[in-house]
Amino acid sequence: MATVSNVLNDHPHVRGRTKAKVLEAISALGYRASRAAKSLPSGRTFLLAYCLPGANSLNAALDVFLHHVVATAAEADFETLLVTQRGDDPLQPYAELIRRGGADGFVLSGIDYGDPRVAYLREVDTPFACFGRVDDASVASVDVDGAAGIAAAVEHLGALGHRRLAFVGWPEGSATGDNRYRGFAHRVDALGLEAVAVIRTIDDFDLGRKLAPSLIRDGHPTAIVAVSDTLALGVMAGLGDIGLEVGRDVAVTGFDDIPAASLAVPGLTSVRQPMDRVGALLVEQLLGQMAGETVRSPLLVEPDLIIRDSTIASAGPGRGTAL
Amino acid sequence: MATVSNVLNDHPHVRGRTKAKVLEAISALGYRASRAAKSLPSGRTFLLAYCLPGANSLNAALDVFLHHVVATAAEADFETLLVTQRGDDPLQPYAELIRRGGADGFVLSGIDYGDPRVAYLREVDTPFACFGRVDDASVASVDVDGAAGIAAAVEHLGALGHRRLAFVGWPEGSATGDNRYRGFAHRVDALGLEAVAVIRTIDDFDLGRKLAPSLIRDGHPTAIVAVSDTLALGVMAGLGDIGLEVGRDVAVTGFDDIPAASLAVPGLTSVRQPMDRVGALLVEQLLGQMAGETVRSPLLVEPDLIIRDSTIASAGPGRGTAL
DNA sequence: AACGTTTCTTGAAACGTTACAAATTATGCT
DNA sequence: AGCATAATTTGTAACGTTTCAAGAAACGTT
Repeated sequence: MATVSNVLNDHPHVRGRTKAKVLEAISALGYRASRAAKSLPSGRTFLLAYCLPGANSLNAALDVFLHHVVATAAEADFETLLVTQRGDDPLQPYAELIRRGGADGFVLSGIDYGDPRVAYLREVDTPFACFGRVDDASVASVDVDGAAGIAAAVEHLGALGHRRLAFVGWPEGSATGDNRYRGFAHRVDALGLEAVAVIRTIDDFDLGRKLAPSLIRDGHPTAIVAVSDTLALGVMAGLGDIGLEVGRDVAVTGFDDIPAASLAVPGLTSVRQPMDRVGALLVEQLLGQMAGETVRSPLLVEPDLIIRDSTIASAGPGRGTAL
Repeated sequence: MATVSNVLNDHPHVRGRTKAKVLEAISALGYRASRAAKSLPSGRTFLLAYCLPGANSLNAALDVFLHHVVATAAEADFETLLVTQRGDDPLQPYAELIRRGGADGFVLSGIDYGDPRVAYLREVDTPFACFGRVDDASVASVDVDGAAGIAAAVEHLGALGHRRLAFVGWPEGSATGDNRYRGFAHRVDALGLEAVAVIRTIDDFDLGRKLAPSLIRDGHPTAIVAVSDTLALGVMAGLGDIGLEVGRDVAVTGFDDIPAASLAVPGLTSVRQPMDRVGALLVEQLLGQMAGETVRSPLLVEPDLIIRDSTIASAGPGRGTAL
């Protein structure tokens, strides 16, 4: 009994011959260690938990994200528990699970400045890893380099000859939105381009649509960089409303590469977050931390610019008539 | 110790005074029963498992679906385990989990005719509930009444005055696709409308786009009913390509109400599956079955027709010039 | 008040694993 | 070969719950 345990846990002091015999018996019997029995004495559950976010831009890629979280955890023989928030205390699912030792670690997403979950989990000393930047290098976190993604879009537009750019962003104060805006501002400066208009609004298609005409009127941009696909698609619709053809008269870029980006006409050039890598890296960081390794974070992953017709239908600014 | 157990499990033969004292102590100490310890003697895990599907039309609504699965399970004090398929044996995740008693029941989605998982889980006598119809009333299943959803779309088009309808479907042989087609054919008949063209193709935007012009050319429909939003959006793009204005010249309907449907211009009229109810009902069925109740299935839930400008921009057929 | 009966409470075993100590077997040296 | 020592194996307790049997308290009857 103890020997089987030793074999399975790679303890030293097991003779090769014995180990082979045990492994043979194990495969002959199809034996698998019971998780519950393992948990009981150790207090560990071999479970990672993820709390489903509410409405959230991650949702479009939730399947890919979760798939990689689960698969990466499975490689280390951890399983993934899914929980949701009941009521409106964002800490409730975590507190609940911790109180009865329901999970060994947490994967968090949708992290923003001063997220209460971070403070809480640090306080109760439970391992966790965050999707989203945390201003503390001792907290395991993975983030997509949104600034670099937007910068790549600006670079792409600059290479096409655009000089007058506009930005449609979220209200100041969100970590993700601010980061993306910085990518825009810095790269526009670095390339000697002109930011002719900046609008900030909540992430809503109809608002993007409504605001697009004024953006054109006020700054006469030849290209519009949006902080999200939802807003970008709204902007595209708004441009259509005033008779401009996206991709010919005005270029538009988005962020997230949601399915709708490729289903729009013209296709929306967008920045795709590698959710597969994010999910995998988060779990790797979390498991590393649980194994006592010191984390190096935030870990930044580079997004990919997916180029479609909203920027290259006729590859260049100033072809339109309405400008 | 035993008394606490009796109190928590509502056993008879516990005096009210004792019960009160125990409950008081429990809340004073913040005591929660350990899942592992509960599992060990009973062999039950109090865990339901869901295996993430690969690419799948459910993915757009995965967050809502999962949220309700998890929340409904939580109400009965069950937690939800997420697993994925490793390798290409669709039975692997289930067999793996069953072998070491890793879950008490399974929630399945993406069920099609003769799904091997159904046969397998019945054989090993493990409780499960399917999203998708199974031709066996003893198998717990919940399905969206796709036929009724498409019929509602046809009804809506008929009420708008459309008489010549076309259908863009999936290849014959999928339970979901066939069911939706039947809804179209039957309701067109019942209303005395004319099905002037039926095309079957895989679920791909570009194919829908490419096929739309021939659909118009061959049958001169005034309205096109598509089996999915992806195809519907492709059809809309294809109609735009030949200068037709969707909502004015031709009406189009889709199915699933993916986010892109409301982000398109014009907005796509679509049939929304109530994934919240489906998730909750699945878990209710599963837990009921585990508690020994006999299941009444398949349980059909009615989808909702979400009406947008792709059918009502100018409310009626034949206004266009190109027909 | 004593007894029998019913109602309630408690003690002990079991679940399958791991850690640790104890027991056994193998090895090296004389 | 015999012994000391090292290497390997095995026995046992513990984890926190539930179940079942056994024990104790409350109740009703005489």
